[in-house]
Amino acid sequence: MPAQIPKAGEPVRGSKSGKPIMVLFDLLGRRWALGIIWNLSSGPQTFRSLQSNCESVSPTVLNTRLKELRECGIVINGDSGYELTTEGKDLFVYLEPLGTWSQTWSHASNLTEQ
Amino acid sequence: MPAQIPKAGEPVRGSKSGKPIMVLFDLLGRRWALGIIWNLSSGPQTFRSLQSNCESVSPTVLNTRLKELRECGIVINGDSGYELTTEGKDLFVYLEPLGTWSQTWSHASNLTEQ
DNA sequence: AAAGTCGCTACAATAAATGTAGCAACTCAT
DNA sequence: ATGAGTTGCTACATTTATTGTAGCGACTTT
Repeated sequence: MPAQIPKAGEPVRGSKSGKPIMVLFDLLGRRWALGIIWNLSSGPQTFRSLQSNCESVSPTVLNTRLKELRECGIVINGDSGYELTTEGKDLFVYLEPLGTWSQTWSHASNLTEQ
Repeated sequence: MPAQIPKAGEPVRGSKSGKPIMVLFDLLGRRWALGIIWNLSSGPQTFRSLQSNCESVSPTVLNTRLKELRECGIVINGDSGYELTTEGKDLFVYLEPLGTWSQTWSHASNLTEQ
């Protein structure tokens, strides 16, 4: 019996196939998930500061995403606010190179203003 | 004047900040976008085979995602079906390591069946 | 005690994803 | 050339997600 794609806020247990990469993509493919991890990479942040750093994210969605990321062991709610766990920092190492890649990409495809 | 977050199917021009990484995250943070790129990494595929490889994606969403990815220069609709562009393959190089990472992660956090 | 902050919830409105049906164009064997 | 099968994709109703705004209770600062 394959696992189901969970609804927002519910624990992420797996995509239908249950393949880890698809579970991960299911988690990261939700609005603001990648942006939250990116923002937390520079250090712990409060709920409010995350909210303002993530452009227009609503408190409802921010809370939902943080809950999911906590349940997946990527984020933790510590004394100094929300922060990446060891695993979260580890994940960020793989995400970081996308920062420079995105710049050359946006240059090539003219998708951004800057 | 900052760019707006585009609606599904509309050209991805930028997040509100216009930062390339946020534009990229806006694109990749849509359902099935990452999965589609992952699936296409092994070679060109037809619409129908992509559909069955991407678990439960509906033709509506698949078409929308492919359109967005084409407009962003990551996917192209060639003779042998949909395939990654040079840029798309380049992006995949950064995504690929997440495959092995996701396995150790799922082991550690008990999120998947396998 | 008044005035801020903070994390977060409620809730209505809008947007996105799903699931199903099916159509027009094409292939291919008869 | 006709009918059966496949393909890419659209239509559309239903379900789910996200947004945007307001505001509450706990806390801190003055």
